[in-house]
Parts: sequence; C-alpha cells; structure tokens
Amino acid sequence: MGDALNLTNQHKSVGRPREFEEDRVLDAVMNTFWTQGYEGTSLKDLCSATGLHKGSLYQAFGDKHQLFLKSLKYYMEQSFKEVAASAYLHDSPMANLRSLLNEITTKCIEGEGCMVVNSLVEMAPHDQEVKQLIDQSFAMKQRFLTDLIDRAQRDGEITINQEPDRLSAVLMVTLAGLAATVKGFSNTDHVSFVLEDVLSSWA
Amino acid sequence: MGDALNLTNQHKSVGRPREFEEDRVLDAVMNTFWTQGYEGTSLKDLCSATGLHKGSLYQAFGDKHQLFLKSLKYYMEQSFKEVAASAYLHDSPMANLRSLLNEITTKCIEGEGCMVVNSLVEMAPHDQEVKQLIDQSFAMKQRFLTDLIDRAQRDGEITINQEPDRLSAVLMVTLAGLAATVKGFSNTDHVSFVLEDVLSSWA
DNA sequence: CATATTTATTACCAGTTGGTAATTAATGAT
DNA sequence: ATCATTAATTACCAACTGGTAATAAATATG
Repeated sequence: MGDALNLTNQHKSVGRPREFEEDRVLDAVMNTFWTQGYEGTSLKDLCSATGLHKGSLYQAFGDKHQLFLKSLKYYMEQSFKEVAASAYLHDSPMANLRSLLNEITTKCIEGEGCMVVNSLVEMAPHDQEVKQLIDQSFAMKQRFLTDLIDRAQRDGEITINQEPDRLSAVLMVTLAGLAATVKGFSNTDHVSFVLEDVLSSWA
Repeated sequence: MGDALNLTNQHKSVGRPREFEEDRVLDAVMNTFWTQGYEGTSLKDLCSATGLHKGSLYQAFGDKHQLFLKSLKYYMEQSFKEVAASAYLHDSPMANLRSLLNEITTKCIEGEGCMVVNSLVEMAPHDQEVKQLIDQSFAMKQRFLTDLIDRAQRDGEITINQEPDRLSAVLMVTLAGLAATVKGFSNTDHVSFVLEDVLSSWA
C-alpha cells in the first residue's frame, strides 16, 4: 500500500501475478453472453471461451451476474467508441447523422444484432440493474441523436415539423428494431435500407 | 378407429379422459415462455403455471422444445386474430392502417412486449425451427401491411414516393423495435407515439 | 531462505435440469 | 366382469447448474 506511482497496474503488486489480460477475458465473456444470452450461457461456456477456470473468474469478476454486468458495460463503451467517430466526418450535421446511422446499421448486420437490445429483451423486465444500465445507455445515445437532429433542422436539412427529441425517439426505436430483426434474416437486404428510408422521409 | 363422426374431440375416445383443456394449458405455457423466455423457463415453472405434472405435459405436447413451438404458434394465431380486426373498421385504407398500428402499439405496451420478438432475439440465430416459424409470421404480417399501404397510396393518402414493400419493411422494423423498447421503460409515453409519427411522415 | 500475499487448479457440494419408467386411476368396448 | 386403452401420478435418473473450499504455484518483501 502507498505505492502511488504504479497507476498502470503492471503487476508491481505482491503475490502471484495474473496470467490473463482483463480486457481480453472481458471481451470473450462479452461475446459469449452476446451470442447465447444470459440464461443460455453456463459457467462452463465462459470457462471454455476465456480459457480460465471458474475459480479465477469468480475471484477476478465476482459471480455470474456481476460478470455479466461488467461485460455489458464493456460492450456499451466499446460499441459507442467504435461508432461515434462516424458522426464527425463531415461538416453538415445531416451527413454526419447519415454516416452514423449507416455505420450502426453495418455493425449491427455484421455483428448479427446488439447486445444491449438482447439484454433489454431478455433481462430488463426482471433485472433492475440491467434495466438501469440500459436506461443510461439509451438516454446518452438519444441525446447524441437529438443534438444532431436539432442542428440538421436549424441548417434546414431536415424540414419535417417535429420536435428533435421525438424524431430521435423514432430513430432509437427503429435502431432497436433493426437489431432484433437482423437476427431472423439470412438475407439482410430486406432491412439494410430502413434507417436511410426513415431519414429521407424527413426530407 | 373409423369413427369419422367425432371431429370435435369431445373425449369420445377410449381410455381415461383428459382432465384439462388443451387451449387453457397452451395459454398458460405461452404466458410463461413469453415473460421468462425459453432458457429462463424450467419444466417446474411450466408445471406450476399449468397445474399439470411434467409427465402429462410430455404425453400431450412432447418435450420442452416442441411445447415451446406449439405455444409460439398459438401466440401467433391468437395475437393476429386479436389485432387484424382493427384493419377493417373504416372505409379509408389509411384510417385502417392507423387503427391497426394503434391497436398493435396498445397491445404491445399492455402485454409488455411481443413473444415473437422475444423468441426472435433469443432463439432465431441458433434454432432453425423457431426461425422458420417467425419468418412465416413476418412474411404474412408484412404482406398484410403492404396491401394496406398500397391501397392508401392509390387513394392518395400516402404521398411519399416509395415502394409499398419498402414502407412496410420500415413498419415491421419499427414494430419490432417497439416490442423491444417497451421492455425497458416504466413510462411508455416516450414510445407510444412512434408508429403514428412514422406514418404521418409519409403525409 | 522464510514468509506473506495473490493467483491458479483441483476437488467438492447441494440443488436443479430435462427426460423416462413404473404404477395407479378412469374410461369404453366385449 | 374383464380387458384394452388412455391419462394422472409418483418415483427415479444421469447430467449439469452456480458456487465454494482446499490446495498448490508463483511472486515481492524481509
């Protein structure tokens, strides 16, 4: 205690050092929960996905539920980072909105869905902690969209006469629908245009 | 064998008669899977929901997976019946479309989601039978919407220049999104207007 | 080297899981 | 009354569940 120098936890602490990188494990856990759901994933699944024994998982991350919460947080951070950048590529807010939605759509189709939407459907109704986490994520993303829409309206690129936060709500719902729908189609040509169409209907 | 008269299976067959109505059991099973998901529901849950012993469930409906498929089919039939009627109340196709979407939205909020969307998210990626069932349901519902949209366009109530089946795809995705989103909100005022807004943006 | 500390591994646990077999009860047919 | 048939009930099963405790290995400190 008292070693204020070591801010990067590069195993300067006493005791046997960790043999795994926390983020790599969290990534494997995330992918397992993402594709199989919470109830559909057993500790054995998580062990074979991470290469760790369950004892190690418990010591490092807590029980199954805590581990899930951490992997969900991890997903929300990562996916937001991956996607937010495409909202700053152009000068026009509308172009930024368009490329953002395109990026999300692409990622959603490639990744065969969205872990937040999965968790929302499976867990939110009976898991307060998950619900709260998702609520935060939704609120933040919607503010992000509302802001873009508001600016696009001021610039006259969106002419429809509707409040920005109502329009962003439409986008949020449509995005959730995309994440769900994608899971049922082999051919995704039937849904890839949906966000573009919604946007262009705001002319 | 050979008693072609008994078409209503009112236990005219030999052997001990059933003590339960198949539809009442299927209804209880449906509600349990609906609220808890497939993996989240155990046979014990189904037994306490139906009042039957698992032996009886197996004999009458097959194993857990078959039972799920039957309850999902039951849900799709029932929910479609409940809702389709509101598409024939008015003369104008647009008014019919509007009241249909309103009805679906209301039912979706009241029922806290949609079993088809739940199953789509949880099971479709790794369960071919469920996927196929949902595919059928989606195709049928979309044809239903496409038809209404097509007529509303011919009547000039929808002026947006877009193919009917593309517009109906937008509605389908938005409806799926509604079913998912509803599960995360205590106050549903934030989403209840979404379908109306999409529709009214088609002028 | 000895010790304290942390991690990794193994062994273990009670409860639950989906599924089956055996038994008992209720009916129609002969 | 007996029998075949179907259903309800009970008992049973191996496999797996999430979770814990005991032990062994690896490091820093002294």
